[in-house]
Amino acid sequence: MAANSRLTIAVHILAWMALASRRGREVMTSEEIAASLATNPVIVRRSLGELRAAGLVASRRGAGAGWRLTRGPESITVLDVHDALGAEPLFALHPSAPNLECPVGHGIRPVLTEVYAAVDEAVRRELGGRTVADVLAQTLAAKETA
Amino acid sequence: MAANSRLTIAVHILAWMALASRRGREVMTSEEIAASLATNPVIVRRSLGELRAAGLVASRRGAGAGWRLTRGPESITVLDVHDALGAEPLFALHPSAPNLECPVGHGIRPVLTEVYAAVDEAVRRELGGRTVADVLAQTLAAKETA
DNA sequence: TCGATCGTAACAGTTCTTGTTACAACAGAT
DNA sequence: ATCTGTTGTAACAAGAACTGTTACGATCGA
Repeated sequence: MAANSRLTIAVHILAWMALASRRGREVMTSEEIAASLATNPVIVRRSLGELRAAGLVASRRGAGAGWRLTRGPESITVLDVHDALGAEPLFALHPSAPNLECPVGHGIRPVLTEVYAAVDEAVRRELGGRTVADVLAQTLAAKETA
Repeated sequence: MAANSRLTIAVHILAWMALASRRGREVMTSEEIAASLATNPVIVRRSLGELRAAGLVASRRGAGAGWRLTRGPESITVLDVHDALGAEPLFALHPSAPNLECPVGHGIRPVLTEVYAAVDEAVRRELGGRTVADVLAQTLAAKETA
C-alpha cells in the first residue's frame, strides 16, 4: 500500500497554521497550506475536513475565506490529531473466523485482542505526550542548527 | 485495504504448532495447520515461509514432510514473530518532499521521524513482553472458563 | 516409480492512499 | 446584483497491499 502518511500531513498542516497564526496570519487558504506541503490543495482540504469534524480547526466560505485553528497548538496533542483522522487498528484479527473446534482457534481471539489493545494503549501514550506546539518548536530549533 | 492480520495468522500458527508439539506431534503439514485457521494452505505456507526465513520454524519436503518449531514457544516473543514478518512502519513521512523553503517543511521531517521512532519503540516493548507460550497458555485458560 | 507435500508463481477481488480534474455552493466586495 | 475567490465534495486513475485461489514443478520417503 501507499504507506500511511495522513498523520504526517495533518501534523504538518497544524504546525504550519500555528506558525502563521503566531506571525499574525490567523486565516489561511488551503492553497497557501498546500504550498508548504508541496501537494494538491484538495489533499489539504480533505485532511482539514477531518480536523474540522474533530473540532481542531474551523473554516469559512466565500470571499476572504479560509481555515483557522480553534485552539492553541500547545493544547493539541499528536494523539488528538491521530484520533481526528479515525485511524484503523494496527493489527487485525482473522479476516474470517478460525476453526472453533480447535482449542487454539476457539480461544485465541480474545487473547490477541488484549495484546493488540495493550499495543494500542502504548501508541496512544507516546502520541499523547507531544503537542503540535512541541513539534513546531523542535522543527524551528532544528532549522537553526541545520 | 484488507486490514493487516498477518501477525494474527502467524501467532495462531505458532501457538497451534506448540500445542501439537506438546501433544507429541512435532511435525505438521500446512494443510493440518490451515484446518485450525479455516483458511487456505497456501496462506499458511506463505506465513511459514517468512517464519522459516527468521529461523523460527524449519520445513522438510518430500513424503512425510512438514513443518516443526526450531525453538520452544517460551523463547519466541510476539515481537520475534512481528519482526519475522518484516512489517512496514506504522506512520510514513510525506510521500513527496515538502517545500523546503518553508520553515516547517524544512525542519519537520527529522522531528516526526523521532516521534515515530518513539512510537515504534513502545510497540516493540509491548510485543517483546509476551511469548507464544504466553499466548497459548492464556488461550487454553480462556477455553476452560468459556 | 509413486504419492504426498513443499515452494512458488500467477491471477482475481477488495480496500486504501495519493493525486487530479471538475464543479456547485457560498459569501464578501464592488 | 454581479463578480470573484474559496470551500466542499464527487468522480476518477494509478499504485500498493492483503486475502484467497488455482496450478504446477521440485523434492524425497516408501
